[in-house]
Amino acid sequence: MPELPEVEVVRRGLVTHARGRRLTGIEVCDERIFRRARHVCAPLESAIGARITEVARRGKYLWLPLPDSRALVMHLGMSGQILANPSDAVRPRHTRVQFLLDDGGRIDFVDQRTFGACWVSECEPTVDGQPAGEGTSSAMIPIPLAHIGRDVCDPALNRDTAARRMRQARRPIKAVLLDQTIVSGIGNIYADEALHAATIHPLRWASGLSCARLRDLLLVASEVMARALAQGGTSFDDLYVDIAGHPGYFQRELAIYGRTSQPCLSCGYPIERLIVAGRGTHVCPRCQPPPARSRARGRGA
DNA sequence: CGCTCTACCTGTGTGC
DNA sequence: TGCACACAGGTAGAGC
Repeated sequence: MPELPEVEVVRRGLVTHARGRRLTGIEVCDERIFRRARHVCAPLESAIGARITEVARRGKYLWLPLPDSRALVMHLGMSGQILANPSDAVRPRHTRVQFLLDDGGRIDFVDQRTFGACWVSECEPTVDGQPAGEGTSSAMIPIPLAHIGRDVCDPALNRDTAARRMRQARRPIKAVLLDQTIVSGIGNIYADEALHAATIHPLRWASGLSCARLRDLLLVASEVMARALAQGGTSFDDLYVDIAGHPGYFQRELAIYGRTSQPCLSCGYPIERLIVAGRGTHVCPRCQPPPARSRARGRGA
């Protein structure tokens, strides 16, 4: 569920609620929180005693820098929430980890579908020497996140380079947008929104698009993200809420995602639903002309 | 090597 | 009302 805008809303919530606080306790309520952990260098409890100095984000990953070039890494998966609660509040259903703060507050990592993760890793320098992501001036990034590309809103993202890399992929453009290793932060909702705004059909081969078109797509995607962030993100249900439990409002402004059979806001043509890269995909076939032969397309190019 | 597909979970909505 | 099934915001790994 959470894509870049939703994760950024959570990050900002953590900054206002937890920055400057010291972690006084960590209780693991469900070991499955570690199932997707990678490059673990120490138990989660080793973060007890650390002061939260910043909350960093790259794409959909969050991390808290720890002493000795380590970091507490978090990913919300499909259904993860980070909620601020008083330490004596009832434990929410599906709570996986609880962090106690020195001001009497508590941070609950809640995750219905258990695709989320939380663990401690070591950090390494970024390849380009630039700050690792939003919310940090450090050029150190957790090792398991080093393969994640800079996100669409990162000022250090080079759109020319990214567009060239995207163009090398012999895959549908939507599959490339969902691939977090080239450019990160885009998930299923905003991929559909960005492609519609850029009038590109999701099944078009990335290699068949010009670099200029791809650069424009990345720019459009960052603009959609910025608008969603201003609305607090997209909430279809209570699975996505901010750290205080409030939903976002961008679902009211979605132009295409979830609007199957409804008229396109640009041309009125009914929006169609198809499967691309294994994901439900929404498209206006009039605004986003399909590729000449969307099906049989082998190694031609 | 590069790409597609599935598994990993719990919950909800829909159609019979 | 109950049951079976499809589907849901993500990712890594298996398999081709």
